[in-house]
Amino acid sequence: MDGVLPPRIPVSAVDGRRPRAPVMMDVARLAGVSHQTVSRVVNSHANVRAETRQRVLDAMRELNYQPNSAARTLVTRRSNTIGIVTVDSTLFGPASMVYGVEQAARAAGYFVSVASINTLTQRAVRDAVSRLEEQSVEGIVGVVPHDEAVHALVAVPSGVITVAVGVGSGAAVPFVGVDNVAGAVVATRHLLAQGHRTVHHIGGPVGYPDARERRQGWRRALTEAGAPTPDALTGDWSARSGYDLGRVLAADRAVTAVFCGNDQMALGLLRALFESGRRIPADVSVVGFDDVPEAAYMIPPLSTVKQDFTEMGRLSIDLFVRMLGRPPGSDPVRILLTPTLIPRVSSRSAA
Amino acid sequence: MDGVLPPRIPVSAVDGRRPRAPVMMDVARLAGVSHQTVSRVVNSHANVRAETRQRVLDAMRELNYQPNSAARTLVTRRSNTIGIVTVDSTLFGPASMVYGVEQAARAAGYFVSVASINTLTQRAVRDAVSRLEEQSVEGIVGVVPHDEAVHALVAVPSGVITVAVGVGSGAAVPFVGVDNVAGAVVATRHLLAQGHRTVHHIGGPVGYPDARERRQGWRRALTEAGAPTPDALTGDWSARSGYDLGRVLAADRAVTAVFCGNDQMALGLLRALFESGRRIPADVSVVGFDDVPEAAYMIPPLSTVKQDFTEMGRLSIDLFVRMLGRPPGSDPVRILLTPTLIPRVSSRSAA
DNA sequence: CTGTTAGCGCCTTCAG
DNA sequence: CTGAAGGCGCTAACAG
Repeated sequence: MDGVLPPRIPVSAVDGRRPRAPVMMDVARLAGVSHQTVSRVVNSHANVRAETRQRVLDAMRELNYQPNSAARTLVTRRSNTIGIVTVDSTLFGPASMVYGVEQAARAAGYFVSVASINTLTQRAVRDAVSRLEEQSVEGIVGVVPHDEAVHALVAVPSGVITVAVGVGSGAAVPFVGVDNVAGAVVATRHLLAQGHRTVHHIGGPVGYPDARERRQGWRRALTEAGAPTPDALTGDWSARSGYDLGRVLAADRAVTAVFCGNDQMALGLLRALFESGRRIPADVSVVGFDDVPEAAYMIPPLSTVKQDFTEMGRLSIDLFVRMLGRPPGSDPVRILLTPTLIPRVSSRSAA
Repeated sequence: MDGVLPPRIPVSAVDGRRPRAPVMMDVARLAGVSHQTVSRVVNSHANVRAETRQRVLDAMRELNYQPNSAARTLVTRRSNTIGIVTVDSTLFGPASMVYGVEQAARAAGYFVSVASINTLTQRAVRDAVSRLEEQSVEGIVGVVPHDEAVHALVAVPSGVITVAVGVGSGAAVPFVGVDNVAGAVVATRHLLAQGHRTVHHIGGPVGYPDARERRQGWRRALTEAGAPTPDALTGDWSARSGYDLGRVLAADRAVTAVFCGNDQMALGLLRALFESGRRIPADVSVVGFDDVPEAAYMIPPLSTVKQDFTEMGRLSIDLFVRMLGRPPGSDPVRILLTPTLIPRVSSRSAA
């Protein structure tokens, strides 16, 4: 990140294998015009006679001409590319958001460059951002659901518009997220409505806005209902942690309802409950969060709070485009989606 | 794809908000050298006195200089970028492979540009490749586990080195994949070894090399063992299809062992069996394929054949680098990993 | 060891 | 409506 580039494979290794691609001048010659006119056609400028335009288009096709984006970027100072910084991109949520970003970015005429990080440190995020900047990206979409990472994101030099997605609802950058509090409230109330005295919670790890907000919502719903608030358990989003913590809950006969911070942990919990002989939902009701594709096929089908990750990714590009049109210092726009409860068997009333 | 670029947000919208970044010349002036010397430092050339080099480095740091990759690409004709074409990138396998590719590409000094497609047609792949070429990528990694898509990939103009990953073991491009046949054989034999008369199969959809090869392996193992070969059922990789087909199998008391083409379908199958009251593994044994993180937490823990997707992604970059060093017409290199059986409860001997 | 010169392919500005 | 000139930021080739 100090400007010194890493060593690279020598040019000689690639040289010669690449037949020089046709350039604008080649097209111009073939069409009998100047390269400038070709440029106009390529960029859909007005002021080109229809017939000339056609000749140029024919020439382009014949030569299989492809504009050189490096040259274009150099002179316009517009790279036409958006960068994505992502963590945990193998998980369904992040992967879906990245997918949504990519689709929308393409539709908006942008290339997409990704930089994934594997440690959740500010430094890692800064490095990723730095690499993206080196490519002169015009915007950065952060799919980084962690406080540290978001903090690093707000520190991005102002030349690049930065938006975040799936980072809770309190970020200091423009973002699109889901209303975690509302989602957790709905889930908890739903459980309470089945007649449970209270609802336990297995939440995500410290430092994750999503985890914090869901815990908040859960606690709020309990308080509002006048139900006792048990200690929340803290997992790490994995099925393993859901299982481990689930064994603790399963051992406690007072536990009759559990709201999990995500579906993976709920999966682990379901197994822990199953193994200890507790019937679901007869003895214990469970609700997850996310609605991963597998949720409907767990044993039993998992009630959960659905969020549309792909759509969120798409919206982040809308957001980016919107920020593009705003004067530099203006307030960050926020888009907050409301998640929906998907009731399935795991929380069905025992009655 | 005809060379005419899509209309873009007017430059005026972004102009002015970007403080002109320092260029090489600025660094040179501050360090009191020519811009060429700066270039030498940036590219780690020899022939720069240590002291001069340090002055330049200091100047770079002070100005927070970042090399402009567009300019660099323009003159070197090397974009330093690798493109990824991907389908179904929200699923664990593809997402992990993409992740592996990104990590390794970065380590090798490359930027990564992604183009995901949502329909498995040759045309979609061609378009994606075309977009990537427009960015002058030096290589393309295809994460496209389908025949049509692979075919489209081999047709990529020879200027760009193309490799594939996770596309079975018969592709006509250099690839890294897993030995599906071996994996399926191991899984099937394992089931047979538990004393089952034969093994049923729920496979992936037509047109997927992975599905085809696993089915082959399954059939081969049965034949070699002299076991009867039931008709294979064909799903679509989803838990839903596993469930639907699983209900059919569950209804047949002769079914005592099932090998599934992937873990999602196995999940659906587990539920279908559970619902029909068949105990696992006492009545029916099940083995999946992939070893997704959730496999160990299903009910019961799913035996499966593990493949290391991330590693495969990484290896595809090794492969790319290796192809770079070979003369143009040379034979495509293939890397085939051997998957490992992970026996868990779902296939434990009833004895 | 360091500086100078000449483009890379394209777009912007200004002429015609 | 079309063409000519100039330069984007950088690196390769050659001087010195």
